[in-house]
Amino acid sequence: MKNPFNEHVRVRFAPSPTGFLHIGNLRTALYNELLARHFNGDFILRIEDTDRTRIVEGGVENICRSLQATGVIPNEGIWLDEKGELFERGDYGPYLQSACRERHLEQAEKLVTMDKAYYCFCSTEHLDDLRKKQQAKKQPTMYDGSCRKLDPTEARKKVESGESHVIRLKLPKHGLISFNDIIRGKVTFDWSVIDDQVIIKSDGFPTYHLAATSDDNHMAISHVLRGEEWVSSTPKHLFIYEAFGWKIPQFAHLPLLLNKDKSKLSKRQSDVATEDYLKNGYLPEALLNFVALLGWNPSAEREIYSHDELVELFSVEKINHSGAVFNLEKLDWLNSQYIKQLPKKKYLKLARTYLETAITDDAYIDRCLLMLSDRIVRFGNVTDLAKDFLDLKKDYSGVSLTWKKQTTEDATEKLEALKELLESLSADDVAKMEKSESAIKSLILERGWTNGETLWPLRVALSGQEKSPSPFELLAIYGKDRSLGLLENALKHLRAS
RNA sequence: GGCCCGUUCGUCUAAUGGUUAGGACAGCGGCUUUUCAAGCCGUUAACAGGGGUUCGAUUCCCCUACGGGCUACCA
Repeated sequence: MKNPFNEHVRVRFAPSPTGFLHIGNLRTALYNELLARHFNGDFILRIEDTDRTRIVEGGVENICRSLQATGVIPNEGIWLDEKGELFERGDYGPYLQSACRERHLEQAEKLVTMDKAYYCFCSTEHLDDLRKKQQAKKQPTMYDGSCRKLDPTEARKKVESGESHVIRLKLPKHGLISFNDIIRGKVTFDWSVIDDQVIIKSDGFPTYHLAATSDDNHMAISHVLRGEEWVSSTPKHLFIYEAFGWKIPQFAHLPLLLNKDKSKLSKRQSDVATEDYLKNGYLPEALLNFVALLGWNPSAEREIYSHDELVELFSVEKINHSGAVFNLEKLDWLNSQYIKQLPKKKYLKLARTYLETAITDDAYIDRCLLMLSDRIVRFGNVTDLAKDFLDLKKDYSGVSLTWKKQTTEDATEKLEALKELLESLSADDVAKMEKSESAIKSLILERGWTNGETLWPLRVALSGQEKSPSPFELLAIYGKDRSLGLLENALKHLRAS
């Protein structure tokens, strides 16, 4: 995308601290960051905490942590330092919305004096009642405007006497309002269907509509990239920009992330917290890559892009118009691709942080983890995968130590010979796959056996499973002594049956 | 109910006023093989429907259907 406005790009990600970073919001944050970095602009983190009832303790820190973990890092706004303390950086603060309340209040009052807003004294009961009646009659649910007609002097007197009130926007009653969305093109609304929005609540805090608009202006935001759910309130925001004569930013409304049933991605149906994906062992790079390609695609001939490549290729105009189902299967595949690309050292380090085991033999654990590296989809299941190769108590119940129609006696004969062979090998040779493989294969050749009737019992003896990595890999990770122990166990089991 | 937005394989998507409509995941089949996984190769599968415009529409326009969002003193 060229920068058609030839201006400094300033974008913001402005979540509410309601507990965690929603995965859809991670994508919104990412797209903002990609746009900013693509044009060497600024990416700002602002926290919208004007709904005092929904604030969750630690919510801001959590958002910062998730952004940091995924590498979507603002260069202005709210930060979290190493000690876990929040601080602000930038010339356009405060970046915590509640700290701007005075400005919001002043601006709301100014709108009232400009006759662009008015005091409203209607009770929530009255409004609920009104809405119910309208719904019953299948009429559009809108404020009846009773306070809109109030004499301004009277209204002010009531306010001064301490009567509970809100401030509502005094929107036009007819005519059209249009704006140009970078993604969708021209979007038009009829003013008559847009309600007089509350901009200051009775608790004295502004609503999103005033606060976000005011802050975007204050912070000189050039492009507003936000979720599609905001399309229908954009006219209200435009009204405020125009009332004050502020410069209007470019808008781009992002398609939503969807559940399997195509409704808006929700906690009910899907995992939505970024931190949970990370906890489950998805790599931040893979998660970011995946989420970036949900609703936007630079070429479609490639699936794997680094963060820097995304920055390079990003363009808002190429963002899709329709929502995207959050498809876990593809995420799993992508993550496994990223895991396979990991350098050995890093892979082991990560796998170890997820692995729960009582075993203390590090070299053994490492060999086991390396063996599993192309079986791991996400690190969250590493313990499950490794369990059977770290815990050597195998009872062989429910698995067959015999290959196809092989008899127990035959399998016993093979295992006994293999045991003898292993005993004759040095521990070093057992630890080397090529050595044990060639020794075993020549034994098979020598005796005129088949691979199946020899290798199957061996492999099941070593793994305790009918499906597992190859016996040579298993010998190598266990080493001579453990392997011999397992063969002995298997033989006992065969003799007893 | 009203308003707004959307609609290419099951899913994520590409491309185009003239293509055998491309790729990826999943599925299926094969190779490899002692089994599984991985890998490699192959394969099934889509332009929502109807009208226009046009020599020609998946592509442009309209209608319908379907889906979604909004319709709060939540964001």
